[in-house]
Amino acid sequence: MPELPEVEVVRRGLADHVVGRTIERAEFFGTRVARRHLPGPRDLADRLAGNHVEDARRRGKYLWLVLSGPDGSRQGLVTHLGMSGQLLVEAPDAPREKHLHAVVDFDDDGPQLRFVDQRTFGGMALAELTPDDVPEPVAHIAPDPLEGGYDQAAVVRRMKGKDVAVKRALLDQTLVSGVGNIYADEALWRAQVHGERLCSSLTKPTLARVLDHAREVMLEALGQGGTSFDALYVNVNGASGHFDRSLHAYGQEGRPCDRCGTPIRREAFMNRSSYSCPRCQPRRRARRG
DNA sequence: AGAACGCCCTGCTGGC
DNA sequence: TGCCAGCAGGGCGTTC
Repeated sequence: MPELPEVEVVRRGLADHVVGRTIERAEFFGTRVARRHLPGPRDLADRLAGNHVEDARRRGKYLWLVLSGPDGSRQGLVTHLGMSGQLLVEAPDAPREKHLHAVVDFDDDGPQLRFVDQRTFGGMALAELTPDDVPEPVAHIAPDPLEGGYDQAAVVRRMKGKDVAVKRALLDQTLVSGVGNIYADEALWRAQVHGERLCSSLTKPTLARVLDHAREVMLEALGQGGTSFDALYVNVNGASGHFDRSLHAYGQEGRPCDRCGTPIRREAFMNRSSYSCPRCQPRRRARRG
């Protein structure tokens, strides 16, 4: 399940293997992968041909290639991996994956870029760059904790003013981007805060602590090549990360908390699962005495 | 207008 | 053994 660290691993792979090359042709299979590209997959393929890949960038879980056309125009090939998307760099004669949705060939003898996605929650689209140098479909996303424009004090102020659960706020990509269900649970476990506590009821230092941990846990995961449970996520070379060995809360139902030994609980929240320690992360502040 | 819900999709798992 | 409901869940369109 690609969240920020996994997407960053993919971005680095693209920087190494795709940036600096020129697209010769592209092909999209089916219509779903290009559903966000309103003129359709054929138009997308036609527009990609002849573009030079200048850069590979990321904000939160969004990834894009900065393309320059023969006429000097610049656009972004925006890619979201969704739940199960993979960008793979492979030899053109490598066997076709079962859920192959797109192939990009370059005008050299190097490998091709493939988009594979089992559940096709992900997709690709070509978009104009805004004056902030961010593709239009990414403009509404807040900076992520690993980028320069990230202003944590401002995020804390916005959160403090909201009567919403702190986990809901962590997952709100317009507040802070890149955090998904896994790293939200890990950050809340580290901060010893229950995800259903309201932002407005937490102190600013506590909110800052939660965000600090979100940033730290994602940095640690990045250092280990990301998290992977089921081999759906891989980097561009097909190798999985192994941060899942370091999880303290997510997916750990019934296992003793690494801090206090109390069994980790699983609760339904926002139509998905939340994992937390009942003792370290009480729903309400424990009474003294 | 901001918040919350439901749908998109496929593969795997568990229960009967 | 087989079938099917349930689950995994990010983001966005729709609804309230």
